[in-house]
Amino acid sequence: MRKVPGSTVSRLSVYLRLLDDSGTQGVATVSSVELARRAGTTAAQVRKDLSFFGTFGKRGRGYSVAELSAALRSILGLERGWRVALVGAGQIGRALLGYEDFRRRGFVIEAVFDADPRKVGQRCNGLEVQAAERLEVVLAGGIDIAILAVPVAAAQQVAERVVSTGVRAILNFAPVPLRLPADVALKTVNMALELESLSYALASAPSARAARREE
Amino acid sequence: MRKVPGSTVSRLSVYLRLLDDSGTQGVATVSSVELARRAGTTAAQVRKDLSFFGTFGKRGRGYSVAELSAALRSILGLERGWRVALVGAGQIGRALLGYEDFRRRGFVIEAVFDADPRKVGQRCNGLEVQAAERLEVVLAGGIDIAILAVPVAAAQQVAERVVSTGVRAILNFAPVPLRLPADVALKTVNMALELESLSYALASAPSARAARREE
DNA sequence: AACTGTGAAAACTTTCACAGCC
DNA sequence: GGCTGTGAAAGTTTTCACAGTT
Repeated sequence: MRKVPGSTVSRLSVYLRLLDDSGTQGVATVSSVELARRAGTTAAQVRKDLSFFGTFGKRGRGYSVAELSAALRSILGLERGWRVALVGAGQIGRALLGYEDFRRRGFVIEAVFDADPRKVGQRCNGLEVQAAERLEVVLAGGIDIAILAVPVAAAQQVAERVVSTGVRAILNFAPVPLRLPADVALKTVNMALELESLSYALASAPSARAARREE
Repeated sequence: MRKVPGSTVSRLSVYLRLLDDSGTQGVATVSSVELARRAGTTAAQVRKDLSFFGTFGKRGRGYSVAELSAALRSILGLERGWRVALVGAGQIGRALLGYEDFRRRGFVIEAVFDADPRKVGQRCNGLEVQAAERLEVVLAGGIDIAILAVPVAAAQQVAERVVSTGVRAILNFAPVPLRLPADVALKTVNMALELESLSYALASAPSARAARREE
């Protein structure tokens, strides 16, 4: 298989969510034009994205919602449940624990850790917060994905401890670039960075409102 | 000025954060090699990114930390504070309210809205949750950026109401593509999508652990 | 007629490599 | 000698446009 762009993989997730919506509405087929319109991309992009993985449509008819949905689930590895651990039970960590979207997609958070002794033993969404010292032993027990919601100062070190247990996928919420071996899949969600991109957009292409305020 | 890639703008945010770290440590200058090492990119990339906006370094010496930091702040529009409103006071919304990283960078959340009457009137981080009906009047009072932390089903409609008030920048946490006029800056943070990218990585390049479990 | 799948072209982004300055 | 700034080259992603299928 050709190398698949990361942007293609992200769009497959979007397509899948859209299909699940319309799937519940009983629509049988969907065209690349319709999918593109809803996903905010182009029909050619939809077809090219899918073409990396095979042929899923019927010429002249479009895609079966049920079949394409199943195919995307398989491609994305969502047919099985992944075992997830959350490191850091601060405000963001606790919000993630209650995030229904994760569970709905088969990502089950099985363990929570925090370095603060006052948090250890507390219950969050049915899980008891465990001491950070127990990270290694619990993760080695078969966790697939670790979510890091720890302070910047701790992130690199915690990530290395996580990787040492054999975990090969990390979702990082600390706003710092992590340096990890190439065989570890890493995604960083940097919310302050996204706000700064918006700031750049406002500052460099001032809207009528911004211009008014500058006066 | 040439068109600047979005990825360049994102990296500028990363550089700025790194400079602020080393700035506090009293380092006077930094080279593109050093900055790249810490940002997880290449020296050529750092220099090219900066070259879109001018020349900031001294040949043979590198970049003054203080000067480059100030320049990046100016480029990103971070010299002024932006007025931010949060729509949605659910778990994610409340976590964002307490997120110190936003305030530290000059993004001050001034108003919070929720559609649930039971939440209206509650205090979160010193702000009283306002009824969703007040969205238009408050946002028109000079809010620059809206953060959307509302359910998927409401996101598009809320976004349109926000845009109608003149706001031209939205940070969206609802996992759905929003369709908005081209002059509105939009960033979507889709956490479930990031997890699914990790799932894809695990499923398509199985680690020793995953392979073991498959047996 | 409607719509997919896909090579080829275009657009965009990153990397290279080196002239030029401190 | 060390390091920046930048055109040119390489690599990647998107768009085009059309042959082919139902």
